[in-house]
Amino acid sequence: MPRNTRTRLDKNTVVQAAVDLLNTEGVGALSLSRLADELGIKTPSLYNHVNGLDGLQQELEVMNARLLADRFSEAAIGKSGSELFMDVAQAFRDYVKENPGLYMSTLRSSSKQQALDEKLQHEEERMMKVGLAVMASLGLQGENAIHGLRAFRSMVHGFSTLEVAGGFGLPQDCDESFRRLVSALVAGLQKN
Amino acid sequence: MPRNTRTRLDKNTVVQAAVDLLNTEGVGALSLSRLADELGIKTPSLYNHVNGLDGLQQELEVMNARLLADRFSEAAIGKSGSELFMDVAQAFRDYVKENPGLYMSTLRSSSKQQALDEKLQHEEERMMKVGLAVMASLGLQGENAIHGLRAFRSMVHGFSTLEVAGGFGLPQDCDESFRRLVSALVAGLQKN
DNA sequence: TGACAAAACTAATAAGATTAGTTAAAATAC
DNA sequence: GTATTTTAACTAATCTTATTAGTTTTGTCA
Repeated sequence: MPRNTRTRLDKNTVVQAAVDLLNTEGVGALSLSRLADELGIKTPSLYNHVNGLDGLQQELEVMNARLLADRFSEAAIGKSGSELFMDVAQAFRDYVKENPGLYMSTLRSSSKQQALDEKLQHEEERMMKVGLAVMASLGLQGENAIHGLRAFRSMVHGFSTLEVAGGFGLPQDCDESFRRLVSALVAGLQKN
Repeated sequence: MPRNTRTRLDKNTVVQAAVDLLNTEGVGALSLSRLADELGIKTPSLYNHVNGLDGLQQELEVMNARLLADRFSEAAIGKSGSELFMDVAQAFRDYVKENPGLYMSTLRSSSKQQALDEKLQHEEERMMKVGLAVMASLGLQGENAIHGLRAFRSMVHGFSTLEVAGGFGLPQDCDESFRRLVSALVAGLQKN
């Protein structure tokens, strides 16, 4: 949908259009030329707003982390114990289901362990705080909290990405699977 | 390393070279031109062996599934109960750590839910069988086994991909984290 | 040896990312 | 209100990669 109003763009509009493209058409659909088309401009004009494809990818990672951290924080308000654990896990899963393309597109960078963007680091710290609060609410502290948090992340990340990638072929209810998984893990962690 | 011996290639050699490239240089390093260079041939010659980039990707998915199914089957021999659970989980994690590029490269296809390749389906069934045996050994059957298997997959997939992507920044021991995660889940699943 | 098939090649096209240099239009200064 | 400056658009050109078509080479085997 090319823009009809000839107002000028800014970075947020560009990044948001990329997010929409990712979420509606999948990770493979994002290219600078496609994005430019979508915005009604020519490809090189995008360089006024983002630093090429790599720069756009970085912006997307920050955006993803921010949105996710927001959900996390909201979901954690006024709860504790296993209810807190379950609701934060659900919030994560809901986020990935609503933003499948964006979330999946942030996974590529396997070996790229360069210095993290400052804004990205900030959002990750926000999530970390919520995560540690969840652990503390289960009685896990220090070393135990670190291991517990890794378990939590693995579980929600693994389930959500498999679900969104169509990895659960059988007809059984995914909501039920997730509930059981979370329950099993929270029980196992508390026993410690 | 361009080939010096001027023997002709076959599909296996081509796919294996792609696997090596993926595992040593990361997902971003794989392109047909790079692969052709690596093999000492020109890019179009690759089309004698694989059906372009998409065809190569499919071959890689099959290869990944086969290697993974092999590991699974081996790890399950002569064990039962929580030992079986733990060892199969470890085998999965070891595989991903040894084949980070290959494993990660098979995750892209989110919305592409076309009919599965026959060979791929076969390998997935092999893994499924091992997985169900693991569940059965914990006393989970039918519906419970399906949910348990999804939990198992989520856990090993999530942990392994996060680990390989450098997602666990803190210095705490990942082996220990994984052992605890698996223990917690097996305990939680058995309680059911 | 000669015919066939397989696998390499060259040449050409198309799509995408990127850079350089230019123009037009807002925003701001005076 | 006009002049200046900044910003965001543009065109033109280059480079890389994937892909197709058509041709040549080379190994196999009857």
